[in-house]
Amino acid sequence: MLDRDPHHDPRAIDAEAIAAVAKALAHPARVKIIAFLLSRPGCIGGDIVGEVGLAQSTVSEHLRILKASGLVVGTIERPRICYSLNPKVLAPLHALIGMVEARDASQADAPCCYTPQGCIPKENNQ
Amino acid sequence: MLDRDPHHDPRAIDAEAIAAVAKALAHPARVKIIAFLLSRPGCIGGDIVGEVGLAQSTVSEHLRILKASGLVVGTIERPRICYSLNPKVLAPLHALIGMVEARDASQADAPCCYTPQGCIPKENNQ
DNA sequence: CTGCTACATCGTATTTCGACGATAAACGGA
DNA sequence: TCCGTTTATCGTCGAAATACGATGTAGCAG
Repeated sequence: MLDRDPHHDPRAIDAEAIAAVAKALAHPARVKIIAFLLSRPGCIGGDIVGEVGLAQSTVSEHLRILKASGLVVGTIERPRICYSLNPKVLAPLHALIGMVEARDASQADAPCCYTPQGCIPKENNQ
Repeated sequence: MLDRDPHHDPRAIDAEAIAAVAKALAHPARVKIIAFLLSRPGCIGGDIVGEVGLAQSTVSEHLRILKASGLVVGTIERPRICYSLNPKVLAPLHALIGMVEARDASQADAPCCYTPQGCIPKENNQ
């Protein structure tokens, strides 16, 4: 589901799944971890702690959240644990973003607002 | 910045900006609001309250968060306020997702994990 | 002026998050 | 076996998010 052409069915949106992935990305430290995983050719162990500048237990907690969301997977390489990315869970969020950006274009020629009373032309901005 | 070809520079990642947008999307009610805005040809007023099934004050608070993030803008159409989407702020998040998904392909031929001790072949999964 | 409608804000209770130090667990090596 | 390394978990604290009812505000209709 949502595999191909995910840009045209707003009813297929799984709000819970999207919110869950977004929540995993909703903290700068976790985004930094993702960015750090992107910056390396393979996986990383505890270098992450030095990178984000937080205590080891705090980083471990962020990694737990990322693993719980499925965005990051940990492969055991004793005594280290090797973290890597799993882009699959990003699909629902990516689909929503694609729909919003796609609609922006088709929205350009919509001259008015829909209301129960009909179509009202645009005026002020807040 | 990040205008074109945002798939190849992990150092350009603005963790704060990405986390801020993700935080706006990190609640099912807010995702539902975005989805509802997608499902209408123009803008909407208070129909949102009936859609998400929460109290009016709670929905108003979620709309405040969405407006604060820039994802949603409100146009005054007295007595209503007409909400619509602003896809621009999604760009940094979209870029990060693109980088993760793009890296997945190039990652397929990485046979090992990077560590300070060198390259260790993959073994177990957790 | 008096309501009515649509939305925002306030006050508040409950829950969740984020950070840390301390400690536990798992393993490899001396 | 004891030790060092690496990661996970626990306990706790303050801060922030969430939800609600009550109230405030701004225009319109009568």
